[in-house]
Amino acid sequence: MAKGRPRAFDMDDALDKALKLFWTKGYEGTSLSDLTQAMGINPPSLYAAFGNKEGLFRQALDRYMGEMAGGCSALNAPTARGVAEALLYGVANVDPEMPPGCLLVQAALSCSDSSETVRQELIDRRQGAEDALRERFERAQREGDLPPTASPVRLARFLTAISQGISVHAASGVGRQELMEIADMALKAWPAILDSSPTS
Amino acid sequence: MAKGRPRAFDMDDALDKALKLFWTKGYEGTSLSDLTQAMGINPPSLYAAFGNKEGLFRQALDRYMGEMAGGCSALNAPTARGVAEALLYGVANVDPEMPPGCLLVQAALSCSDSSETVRQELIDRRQGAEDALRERFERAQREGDLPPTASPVRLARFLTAISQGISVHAASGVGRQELMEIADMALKAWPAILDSSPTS
DNA sequence: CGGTTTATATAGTGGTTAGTAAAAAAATAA
DNA sequence: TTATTTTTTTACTAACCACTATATAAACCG
Repeated sequence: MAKGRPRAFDMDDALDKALKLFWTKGYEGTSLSDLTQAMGINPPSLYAAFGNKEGLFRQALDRYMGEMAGGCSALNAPTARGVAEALLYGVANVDPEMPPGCLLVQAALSCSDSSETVRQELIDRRQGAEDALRERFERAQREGDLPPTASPVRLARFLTAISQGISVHAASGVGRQELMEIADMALKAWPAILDSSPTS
Repeated sequence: MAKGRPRAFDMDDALDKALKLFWTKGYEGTSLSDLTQAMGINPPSLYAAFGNKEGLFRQALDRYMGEMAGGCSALNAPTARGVAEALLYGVANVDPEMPPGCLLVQAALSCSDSSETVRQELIDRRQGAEDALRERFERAQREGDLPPTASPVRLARFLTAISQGISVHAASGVGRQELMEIADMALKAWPAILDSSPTS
């Protein structure tokens, strides 16, 4: 065992509590007293373990991306269509134990100047997710799964936008079935959006 | 003229300044010093004229809805398809003089407990806009403009979700052309989503 | 045991938040 | 002019924000 007094709390458990708070109240909407109370620790313990509020948030972000990727990585679906289904249904099928919507959207769409770095980090992570989707569609196109007329970058952007719209609706209290119907409609449109020619 | 010392600032001008701030930084991200500085007035003048921060925000919301309705009321388009086009292109075609995205989405997706009433107000206004869209589609269906297979409530929800996704992208700095392409894809899917039968 | 190291709890720090008390200023009314 | 009404400016409040200095407690090593 490492020397020194052992930590009296589990970091992953505490991180989960922080994650849930940031997810529901947003980065700026979550105060340190909210955090310390939910995590069951005092401020000095939080700062010793996670650096500061922004550091804690970034680690909560990492945990979110990791656990989401483990649970429902849409990118591993065998077909492009399957990827789209898994993505949209994944967002629409909210876990009642978890806050609704996507953390990357909920945490900070707008914020004060002092949190600009956090807002930019979220923009980058959203773009990163969209890029991963685009690369998956590019692969599908190379493999003949998507027709040459399809535009991977536009498909990825469109699906990301839909998932964000579902996320906003989810955070507004819209029920799972209604969210699913949004996903259904987008998927019903799937064949039509595989042709990226100017108009149809 | 009314008796008493006349107000030294124009309320609509000041409201426009406040609106822009709330639009870019969000409700909680905008501080009173931000507001008084941008509006060019002192705190007591602000409180005398608008009540308090939440009152100011609500009046900024009213002004936003009013000016938006005047400039680009998508509901007045002659056809359901035209309504969808006007709505999506209206959100995608960001005014470089104005903050990107939709105020109803930007101002407060998540917030601290002390601003829950504001968050709920925004949820209600978003739902109100969706309801107005649904009613417009119901009318279109009665008039034969939309087929009996179409679901006005689902169409309205789907289009609202898309516009919110465009709004999130716009607030992330995505350019107008890319936003337009999202709208284009949704409109390309228009014929496909007019049939609300289970699967296709 | 003593010495070292790390985490803890207590109690605070300076700065910012939304909101205000009080008095002076600028208009009308008589 | 004087009285009245309303706005403006200045200075301020209490509460909360993220964060920390200090001392103590709990583990290890030798």
